[in-house]
Amino acid sequence: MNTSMDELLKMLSHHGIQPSFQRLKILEALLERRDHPTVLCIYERVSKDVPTISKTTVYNTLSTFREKGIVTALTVSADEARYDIDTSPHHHLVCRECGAILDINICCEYAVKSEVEGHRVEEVHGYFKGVFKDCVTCEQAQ
Amino acid sequence: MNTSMDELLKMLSHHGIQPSFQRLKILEALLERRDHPTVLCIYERVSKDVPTISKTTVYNTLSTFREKGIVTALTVSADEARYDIDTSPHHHLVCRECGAILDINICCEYAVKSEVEGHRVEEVHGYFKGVFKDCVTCEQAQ
DNA sequence: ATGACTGCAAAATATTTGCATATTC
DNA sequence: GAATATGCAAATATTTTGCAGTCAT
Repeated sequence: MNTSMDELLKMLSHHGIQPSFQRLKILEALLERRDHPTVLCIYERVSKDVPTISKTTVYNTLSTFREKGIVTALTVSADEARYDIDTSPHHHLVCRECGAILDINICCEYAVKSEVEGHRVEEVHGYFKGVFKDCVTCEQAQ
Repeated sequence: MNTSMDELLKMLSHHGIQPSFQRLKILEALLERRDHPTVLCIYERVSKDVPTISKTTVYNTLSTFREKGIVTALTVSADEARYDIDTSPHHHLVCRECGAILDINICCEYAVKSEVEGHRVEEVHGYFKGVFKDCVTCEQAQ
């Protein structure tokens, strides 16, 4: 999928993100690689076009992108973050053998532990993030 | 909850885990602290009874425990692993303010993004682990 | 005696931070 | 010109690894 610079600029401004050449290229890489790339993966992809880019900038940019809601960070692996340009609600299937991550559009019913869309499912992980109704820290902050 | 050494021994052997004083104490700590403790948390708890214990042993033991299925590792945070002695299928709610982790016994329906058992839910994360039906790496291994 | 467990120190890895420079509005 | 973004180097923190000593069967 080829997205024009114009469209990329619009996407950034639509999310209230100040543009820069690096940010455009990182966004472009995310749109091209929709297989939930790692920071290193994005860094290497963008390096081809912007040889001077630093990992720090990739980290900073992805952090900004996440805050502004243009990407989602996956927590499927303990050792490296993965990013998804598709922010619509969906889940993922991580292959134990090859490590690839597939989008899965089913609910995480507990009983599922067997087969999903033909794939063998061995583990079901799920968590929510929010604020406890009786969170003391939260009450202190108010 | 006080679990006798005898019961702890039985739990280990039931899961095919060779016993040791350190392993018994780590298992005991996991049974006492059911709030999904971190490695450091377990290390500090066990250190009170076994001052000579090393973090390496805690890491090794938790890794063994996980392989043998006596604990589950949570991936709710990118920077540190958390362990759960409750291996029954359930999900978790992480509080954005205080960082505590609560057990949640509901399904991860996508629409849920609002309120669960009175708590405010802002994010829904879920992933499965298994083997792709057409995984090349997997076929090679066979 | 053999094999497995322990624990210290060092290494590996991902991510963050400080700060000087460069870029954008 | 002020604010923000970039990128290098150093720092941080978690986890892993190598290896020698210890424990258990």
